[in-house]
Amino acid sequence: MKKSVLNTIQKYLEGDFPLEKPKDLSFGHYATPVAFSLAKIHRKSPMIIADELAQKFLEEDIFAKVDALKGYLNFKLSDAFLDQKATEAILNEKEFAKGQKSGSILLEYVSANPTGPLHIGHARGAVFGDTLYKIGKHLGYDITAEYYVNDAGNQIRLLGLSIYLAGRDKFTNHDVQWPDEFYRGEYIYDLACEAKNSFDAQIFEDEKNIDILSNWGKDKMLELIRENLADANITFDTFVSEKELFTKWDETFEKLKTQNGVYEKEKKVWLRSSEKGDEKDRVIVREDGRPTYLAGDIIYHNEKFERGYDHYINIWGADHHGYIARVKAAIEYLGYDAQKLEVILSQMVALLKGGEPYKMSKRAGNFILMSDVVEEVGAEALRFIFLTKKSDTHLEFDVDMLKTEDSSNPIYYIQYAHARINQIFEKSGKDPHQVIQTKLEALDEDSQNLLFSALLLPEVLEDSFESRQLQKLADYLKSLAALYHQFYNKHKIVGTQNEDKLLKLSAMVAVTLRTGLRLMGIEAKYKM
RNA sequence: GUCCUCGUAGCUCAGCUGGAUAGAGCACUGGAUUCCUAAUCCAGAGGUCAUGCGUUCGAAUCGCAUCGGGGACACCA
Repeated sequence: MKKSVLNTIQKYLEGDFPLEKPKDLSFGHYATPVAFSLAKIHRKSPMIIADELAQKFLEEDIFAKVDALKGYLNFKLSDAFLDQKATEAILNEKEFAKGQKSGSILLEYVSANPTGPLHIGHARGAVFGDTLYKIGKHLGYDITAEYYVNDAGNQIRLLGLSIYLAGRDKFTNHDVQWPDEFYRGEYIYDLACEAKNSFDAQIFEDEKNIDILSNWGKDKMLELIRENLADANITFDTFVSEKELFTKWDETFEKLKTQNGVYEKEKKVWLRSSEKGDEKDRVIVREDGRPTYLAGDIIYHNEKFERGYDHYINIWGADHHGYIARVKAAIEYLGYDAQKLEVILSQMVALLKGGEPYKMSKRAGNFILMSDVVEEVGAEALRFIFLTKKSDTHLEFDVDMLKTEDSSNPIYYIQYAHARINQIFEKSGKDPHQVIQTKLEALDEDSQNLLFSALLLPEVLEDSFESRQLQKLADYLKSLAALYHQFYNKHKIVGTQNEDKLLKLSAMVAVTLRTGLRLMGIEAKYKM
């Protein structure tokens, strides 16, 4: 819709100009303050310039009215134009708000270590990534959703050790000496029980079995993680194993060497990252020959870039903030354009219950499980609340609030608007396709505003995706629902002279709500 | 200490590529149902947009400084 307006205006106006939505719809559907900037160039009053410009647009069909006010140029779309858009949307709902974007994107998110169940912080990144994925696809991008499995390194060994010790504690007579670092939490004991069933209590008798338990435990955890994600309606296209990637280490290392990206000092191998914007150089191979975590990420990103996507997005926890510079440095040494990598940080989540704060810590075993919250409030409510806030700001919410079934829970508010529309159709005994021929013309102001708002979804989706600010979609759906509730209370629909028109209008609103919710991973309700 | 980020209504937060009278939800006060679901709506009250300076026709929005909250600064992953 915005595109049509832009194209039309460009017939008369050269160059760039801002096209915005006026705060008050009674001014018009779109507006531009272009006269202010032209005033400088032409040394004329903005009011006069705006007046002159307004005259030029009178002949255009898509505008009902174009007028100049206080230097602003306000455009009002015609009923015929809006009706045509609505008819298309209702007839072909699946295509509504689809875009023609091109380009491939590799989207990596969650990538939590397979050493424990997902906690609430992971859930936020997961929901954000999954929704970005859904919206991006709808807009036409070719996106792949990928999970990087950190199945190499100390933490997997630590997982095996923790299971081993827990089993030893529970199923043998040995006294257990707990080391400084190990994974706590009941799930470790659950795993030990399972291990006892799968193998035998004998497995806890010999330290040599820790490796077996590590590998076995990692697979179990990955399985659990996939379940946690699936329960929140999240799936991935690909899982990439860090361990398997390490077979490509020599090859990657050679590449870094040819680009003069590494050097040896104090018997360690360093990445020359300080010359590419990082604070200092970083160790990638320790004195004892073991590669660091960064080494794994270098191989991974090399492999990613070899696959040749147009753009790469990583969603990381905010604690990885300092990590961005070194990965980008490595990418440049590998001979790729680090600009193609975009990192979105997902901030901490503070969870409250009845006003009391929860603390979480992955190591301490005192963290909040994603699965517990999903079970308590439902996947949809959780998804929605995460999507109402920017990903890079702290989010605080009370689970009790998500359990209420009234207007303090925004998802019910939107669902109720959708269910209402469906009920109206039932009451009328008609379905949307029976009213599709009715022309939406001579509408009153309320109807016109509602129609226009419902047709804004395409540009909202694009804006949300491109700015990576998905809360814009959530906010939009909330305000569209509010607009419909207002409308409903003010205007009777069934049995009136305008019944068919208002039904068609309602159908349009429903299409928008349904599409928007679906892209957020939420199923619209037809009855509540 | 260095870097990042945030500071907007009592609370949780939108708005920030400069633009028309700064918004929403919750909470609070009052009202609406013989009529499509009151899970809704209407009205009211609530603000030195942290502070100061600067940039300009115009600043919540951009820049600098200060104060305050949070985070990152591993040969851990």
